[in-house]
Amino acid sequence: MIDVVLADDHVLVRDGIKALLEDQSDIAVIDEASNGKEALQLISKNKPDVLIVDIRMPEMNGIEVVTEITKSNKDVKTLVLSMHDSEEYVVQSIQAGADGYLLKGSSKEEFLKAVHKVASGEKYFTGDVSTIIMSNFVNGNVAKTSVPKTKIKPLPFKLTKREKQILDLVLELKNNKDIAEELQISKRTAEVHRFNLMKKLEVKNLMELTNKAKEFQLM
Amino acid sequence: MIDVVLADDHVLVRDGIKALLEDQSDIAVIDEASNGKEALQLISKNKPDVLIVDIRMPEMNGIEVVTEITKSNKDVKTLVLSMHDSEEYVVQSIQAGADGYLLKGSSKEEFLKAVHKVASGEKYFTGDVSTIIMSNFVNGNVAKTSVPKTKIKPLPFKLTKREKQILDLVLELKNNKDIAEELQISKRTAEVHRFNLMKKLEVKNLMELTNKAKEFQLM
DNA sequence: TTAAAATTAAGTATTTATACTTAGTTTTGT
DNA sequence: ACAAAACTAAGTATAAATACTTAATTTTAA
Repeated sequence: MIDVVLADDHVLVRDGIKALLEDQSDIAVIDEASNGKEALQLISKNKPDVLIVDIRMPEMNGIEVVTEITKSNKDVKTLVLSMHDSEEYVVQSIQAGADGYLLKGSSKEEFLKAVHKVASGEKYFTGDVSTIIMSNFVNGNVAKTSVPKTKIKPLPFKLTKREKQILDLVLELKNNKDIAEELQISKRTAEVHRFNLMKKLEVKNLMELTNKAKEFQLM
Repeated sequence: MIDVVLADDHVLVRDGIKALLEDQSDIAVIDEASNGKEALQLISKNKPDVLIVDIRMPEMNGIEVVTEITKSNKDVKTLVLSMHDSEEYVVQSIQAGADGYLLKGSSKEEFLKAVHKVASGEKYFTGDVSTIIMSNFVNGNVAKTSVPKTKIKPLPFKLTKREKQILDLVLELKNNKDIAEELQISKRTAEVHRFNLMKKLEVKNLMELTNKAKEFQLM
């Protein structure tokens, strides 16, 4: 099942896309945002597989959303929709780290194909985008500025539920006392979980922990 | 003392500028980069007051370097040198957030004046640049495309150079021992700086520190 | 249903951080 | 040249993290 979050400021557009997607048995639209900031909040909250995002949005536009996702290495694929049938944002989207780019004029088939492709880790760019990319590439723009998304390797360790919870809090730079309070357990227990965590991830301090967590996209 | 880092891919140019600058008792060239990426690394490492940067450079050009510095709000003034006697990059430099812009044909006097101006927080743009800026402004180009430097609210605290260095390392989650080693000072000194930092920023743990640092764009 | 896995938490020793203060030395700005 | 600011680093006491081990419960999966 591919969990999708939609971000578009037009309810009608969202409803249309939702209808289209939910005809597919393997895709579920689990939440919707009407602006960029909300989109970021929702992906943190819902951990969807794919974010479908319009470029023109209040608060924060789609390119900025994708940039933020790429920068903070969030574990979600991004499919950018350009609602005004032009390719002016293709390069920007690629540079921002988008996994896919579609124009408004795309067919239903192309749209579904794009969702499946990005969900499975592949890229999908509409129409004759390769031409645009190549022309930019030879000019050196893409090669210089694109931020390629790192591939997720299978984890060489498995964390328990509690450990994941504690990892989250540790990565928020909380100390064991606060973690213990928050989870209503003894400080000693929090310590143990933290210790086991560090051991499983083979790190010996916070810096290494955060690096490892980023490497395996646990944050 | 004004600490300067030079970034230019021509050793000869660097040597010339260095000679010129080091005649001044209040200016020290503390490091040199031969491309844009290196320049960024060096300013992180050395925390100079001023970066003098050529536009044409391999890896990353001068405009991109300045853009990156502006975006990440690094505490360094930027003086852009255009080595081909034209003013075509003035607007781009301003948009990128440069503090100064000089042409190759500038006199020694003008050059030194520019360095001092930007070091003291003022702007310096060569020749009749105001004309260029104005003509662009009325055409709407600057207004439309400029990346305005986000207004930094005046900090309710002031950090010394050393404290900024230590802040950077603390934000990298390094411990005092490692910081001390990296900066070649005693662990106790690192502790003091860290302590003073936390007090100035009115925070009591790492989590609050990072939040505050984000709030005031120190990271 | 029962063994394995997970969660809980205490004990102990060592290292590191926190919260200061004091104070000598160096750098700076005027 | 001289005071102010910055940098350095020591001392002291307390709190927290690290690095384990042991072991009692509770949950979960075959």
